[in-house]
Amino acid sequence: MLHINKIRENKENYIELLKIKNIDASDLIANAIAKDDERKATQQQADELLAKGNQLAKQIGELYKTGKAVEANVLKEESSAIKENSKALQTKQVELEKEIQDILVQIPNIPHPSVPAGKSDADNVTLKQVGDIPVLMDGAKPHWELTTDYNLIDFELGNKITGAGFPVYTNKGAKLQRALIAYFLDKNTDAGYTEYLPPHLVNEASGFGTGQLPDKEGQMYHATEDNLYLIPTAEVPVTNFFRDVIVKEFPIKCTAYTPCFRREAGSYGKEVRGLNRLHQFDKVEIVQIQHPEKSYETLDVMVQHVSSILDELELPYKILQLCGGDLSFTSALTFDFEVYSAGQERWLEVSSVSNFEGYQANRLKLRYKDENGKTQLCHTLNGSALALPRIYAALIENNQTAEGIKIPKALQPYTGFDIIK
RNA sequence: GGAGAGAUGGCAGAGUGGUCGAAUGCGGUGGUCUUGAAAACCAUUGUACAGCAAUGUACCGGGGGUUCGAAUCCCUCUCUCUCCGCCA
Repeated sequence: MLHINKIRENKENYIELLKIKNIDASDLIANAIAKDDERKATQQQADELLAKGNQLAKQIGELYKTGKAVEANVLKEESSAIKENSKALQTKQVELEKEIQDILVQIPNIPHPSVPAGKSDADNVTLKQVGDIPVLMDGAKPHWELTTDYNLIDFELGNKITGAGFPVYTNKGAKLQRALIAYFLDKNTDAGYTEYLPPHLVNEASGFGTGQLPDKEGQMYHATEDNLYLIPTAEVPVTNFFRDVIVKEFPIKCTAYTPCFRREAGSYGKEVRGLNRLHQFDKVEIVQIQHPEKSYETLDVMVQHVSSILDELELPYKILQLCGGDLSFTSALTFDFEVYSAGQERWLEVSSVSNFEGYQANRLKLRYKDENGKTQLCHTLNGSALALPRIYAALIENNQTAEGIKIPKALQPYTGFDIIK
């Protein structure tokens, strides 16, 4: 959510920049400012009345104490009238505040000026491509066949006990998954991130804090009996650690492994086959809270960090800068990572690294004190480092050989084996 | 699941109708002292909104009510803790 004062200060600029996201926000913004003007006026009137009321109450107290009950009763009547008026004004103020909020949540984050225009993912800009596209042997297979052939994942068993999109990992397939989690966490903690293992269910307030609620309610599994939500990403619990916090020192760096639960209604076919899209999947997330002046520098460092992991895993990958049309509602600037999955001959998104600037922080009330002692919004950033299933798919597809599936060197200390036969 | 207790500033903890945005202690910040540090002492130390400012208003878990006046009384919701039960 954007801050109304920031909108006031940068009105024209914001409207221009939002065009990059293909959004004409001029009506929303004008409306928000008009309502806010009204809110200010209402508050001034209300404050004045309340001040008068407070004063009267004090006088009445004094009069009673000195035994002047008659005079007190006169003032009482005046006080009652004031009370009624001020109450009406306060109600109006609360209503206005809600209306303003309702408008503000409809305005997406302002994209960074460097964000290229564009309508869809087709307009994203490839910044660089690293690694060679592997040339596989004849008869190379997609991962959903390999996982069956080598007895790594039992999709059928998952269907039986839960449903589609809930795979069961077995044998070396399970070990490989565990190895990837441990490896990613180690890479992140080595880079200075503090490891957390958060709850996998969160309350309603946390859903609001990171913006899943109220809009994207359908994306999350909801345990209605206890009104808790299964997390769609570790970003939700981890970012909410810092809800209502005034930060003393920058940066704050967190990493967490969690399963992620997504209802993901409506998508079919080859795109979502096998591991490509799941209702439950594992992900290791990195989150940073940073001073506004340093957040873009940090974004670059985070991109570097994710790159280094993919380098070590010897996976060919592309870094894309998302165009305005593909940028998420809350993001100001996002880089996507896609790895090449040779068995499917497709690029698969495995990480998304974003700077949300103060957009999340405003909703979270995540702030710091500047050199003048004024509270300011922190900037928040996050990224996947990394999402498991598609990495897993690319790893086994790209490394399939006549002898078996080879494990990259970096991962071998974690798997304890160098080939799956 | 049953019974009980509680929720106050960064933390601990007082406050049961006006003198309370709130005692006191700890912590934080600034200063005095010191070669430096510690100790001691002095000062300062919540957030938001409105206002150029002076200042005003709101906030003592959330919401509602009683009252001229509520941290304090009433209703309601949420959460936490303790004991019992169940259980990895």
